[in-house]
Amino acid sequence: MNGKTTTFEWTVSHFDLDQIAESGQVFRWERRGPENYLISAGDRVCVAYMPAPDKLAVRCPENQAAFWRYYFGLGDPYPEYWRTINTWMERDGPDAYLSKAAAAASGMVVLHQPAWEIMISFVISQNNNIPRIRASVAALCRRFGKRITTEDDEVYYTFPSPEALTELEDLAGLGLGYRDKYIAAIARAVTGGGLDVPMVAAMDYSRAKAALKAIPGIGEKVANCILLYGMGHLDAFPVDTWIRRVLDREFPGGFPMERYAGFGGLIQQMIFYYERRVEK
DNA sequence: GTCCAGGCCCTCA
DNA sequence: TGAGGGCATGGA
Repeated sequence: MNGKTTTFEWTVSHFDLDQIAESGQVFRWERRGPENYLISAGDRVCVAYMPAPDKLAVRCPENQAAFWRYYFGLGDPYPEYWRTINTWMERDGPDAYLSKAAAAASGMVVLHQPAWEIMISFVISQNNNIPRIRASVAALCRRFGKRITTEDDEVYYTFPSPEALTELEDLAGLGLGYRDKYIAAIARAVTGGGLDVPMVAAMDYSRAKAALKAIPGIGEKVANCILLYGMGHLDAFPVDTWIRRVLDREFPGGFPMERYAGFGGLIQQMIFYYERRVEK
């Protein structure tokens, strides 16, 4: 049905699975072995690892190769982004904050994830912490997703459809807190036709953000996360508590957004990773 | 017990 | 336009 499971190997640069895994943009990558991830997106799954620093191996049904290449951003112009970043790193010097963040996060990529899954995941993320977000998303998939066993006997659960999340009382016991009513309302908006996610994803940045912020439970920050991670707007720049601290501490005169026009979201992602994961 | 977590919403000025 | 409080839940 999906074709025989095959291992694809692609040459990559500035790509690091571990950095991406710890960057807060994914909540249900599962580490299986030292350098091995079970990665699910929507109702698809693959196993990914890096046999060499410049090689990404992806094991998936053979007709999903294009999906996963897109998911991992392999067609995106990261060499161009890095030319700009390197220019500014040389100009600012090695001690500058962004130089250190970029050096530490040189394998960061902003993935192309399914918009619906990102929308629900980041509604859950509000006023929450990452371990609990992961637990809630996992519980949501386990209870309302479909159980799938791959040809390699890997078991995973698909991300629930909007139809599966419309009943508020079903959502109890998943640790969602007050966010449960937002999720049920959004699911109902989708199934009822009041919210067309692909249509929002096709809008330009400003119109899409306005449409998202009109949805109960989605404010400025979550809207920017959905735009960045799920709708391909690489210039979206979510400001959460971590980024707020960095901006206040390192850029009291304002963040030089114009330097990174078109890929500010990638810079934001590097800062988030560096700030949380690296000893400075 | 208090504080915080990838915030949002409502009220009030 | 901005400040302040409430909100579910659980770990530190």
